[in-house]
Amino acid sequence: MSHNVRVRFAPSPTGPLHIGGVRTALFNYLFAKKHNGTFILRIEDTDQNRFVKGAEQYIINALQWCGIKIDEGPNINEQFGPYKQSERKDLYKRYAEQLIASGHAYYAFDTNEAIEKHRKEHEANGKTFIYNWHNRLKLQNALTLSPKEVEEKLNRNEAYVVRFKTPQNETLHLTDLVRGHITIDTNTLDDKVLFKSDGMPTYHLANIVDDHLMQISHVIRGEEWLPSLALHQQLYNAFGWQTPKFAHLPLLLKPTGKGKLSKRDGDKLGFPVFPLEWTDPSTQSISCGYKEEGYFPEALINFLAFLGWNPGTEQEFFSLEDLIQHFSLDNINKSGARFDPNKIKWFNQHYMQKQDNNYLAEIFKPTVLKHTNKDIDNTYIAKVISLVKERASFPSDLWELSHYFFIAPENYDPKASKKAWKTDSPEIIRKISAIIHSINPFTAEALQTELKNWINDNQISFGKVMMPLRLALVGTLQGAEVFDIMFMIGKTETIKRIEYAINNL
RNA sequence: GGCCCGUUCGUCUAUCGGCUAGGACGCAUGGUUUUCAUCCAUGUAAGAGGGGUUCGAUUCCCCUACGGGCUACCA
Repeated sequence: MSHNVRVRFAPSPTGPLHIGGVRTALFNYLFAKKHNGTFILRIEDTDQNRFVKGAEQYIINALQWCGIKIDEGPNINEQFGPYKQSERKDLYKRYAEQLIASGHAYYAFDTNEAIEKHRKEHEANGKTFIYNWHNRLKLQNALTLSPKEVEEKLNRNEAYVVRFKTPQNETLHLTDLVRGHITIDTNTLDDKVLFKSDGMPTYHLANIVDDHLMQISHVIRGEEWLPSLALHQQLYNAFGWQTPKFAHLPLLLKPTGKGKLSKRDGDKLGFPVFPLEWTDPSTQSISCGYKEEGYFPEALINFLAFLGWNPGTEQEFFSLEDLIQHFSLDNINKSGARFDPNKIKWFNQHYMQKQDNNYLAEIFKPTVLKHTNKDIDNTYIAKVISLVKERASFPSDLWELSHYFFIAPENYDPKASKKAWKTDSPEIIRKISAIIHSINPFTAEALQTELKNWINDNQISFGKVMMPLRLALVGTLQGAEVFDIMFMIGKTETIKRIEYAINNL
């Protein structure tokens, strides 16, 4: 198929990258790697007003955390650089002028006020104002002014924009890899601004010029760009450039309610919409991130991959490598996908189980230290984790599930006490304590064998022994295997906890 | 309002004219477990509506409805 696949992820540094953006980046990356191609990061910072400090670095950090490696980008293998549009500023004007020379674009001098006035008038008459063939001859531009007047205005440094001259009465045939054939009537299009009065190109111009210069083969982007495809296609035609292939991805929708997922939904709905935590530089307000909330990048990636794509099989779990292997644009669907926070939690639980216990121990250690004030050995922590992990979805669940491995219970859950602690419990438990005392070597296996034998010999039900024992050790009727707990905390501590329970329950 | 895109269980989705419409999340029930959880099993629940085309439509076409996007000198 296509040789030399080159795709780009081209975010604007107007704030933290949200998960919709991560999904777009992911699909670009998967497609590139699937075809041994190149994944490019290009920063589209042509809007000087919306620039946010730190956003660019955030984007890079976020991609890195997700495992998406940038082949070309700012300071990375810059063979088609620079990769920041603000640093390519001088380039775009030339191309705008080229379009003017070829008759595909024109200078326009209208003030915002003048256009606004026209818009209002149209609205008052129940019509929509479109700056195109219908109205452009009523406005201040190179189509209505004489060449001399235009030249004078330019010489006087009057503010101008360059607009694309949309043709009249044409039908455009567009092709999208996801949606197939699309036709557009050019009469419904407007003469989009290509070059702004501040000397910067708009997205449309910069995007086409850069995609061409950077030899982009496939443009994979969100569906919100579909309406611009007509313009973009015309721009390629006007320049006489080969058009890349386009694929517009279905949008990510809010979990409930209407509309697409937005940056503000996270705080409102109580789940992160950003990969990493973000502190707004102007307000200092903090938005939570998946990383900080205890999600693993594997889970996020796996979950995101299934929003708008599927492997065509019933396999659910995919590593990044698996995804690369199975990814295809053919399996992308057309309709928007509702974001389900529940499902990503399920993915996280799965990947939690796959984490290395020593790695988790490192993450968990500060929590243990905080609660115990003791520097507990990593091997012990890792062992504890191995015993309770299957119950956890997040590393932050670990303390709740394992505290009794580190601290003796001081009081007992009333409900559990009522259920497990009967009048004969102290007597039974005291006998158990004596057996425990005699066990050598002190292993989980030995404990299990000895206690089970005793229970059998004395014709007592398991529950009558194990439940109060658990209560004494844990404080509630929850947790890991009782024998494992005893082994882990050791003989002395086990007996101590039993004594304490007998005296305090 | 105009233009464009879409529409299968509550949610993510499979089906590329033959369907008893499959899987996953969630939820419910049961089993396992000394407890809780895990785990396992079972259940729950769907092709928007109307017209065509066809021997046969979830699948192809049209209309309507609904959803989404765009409609800036923002991307």
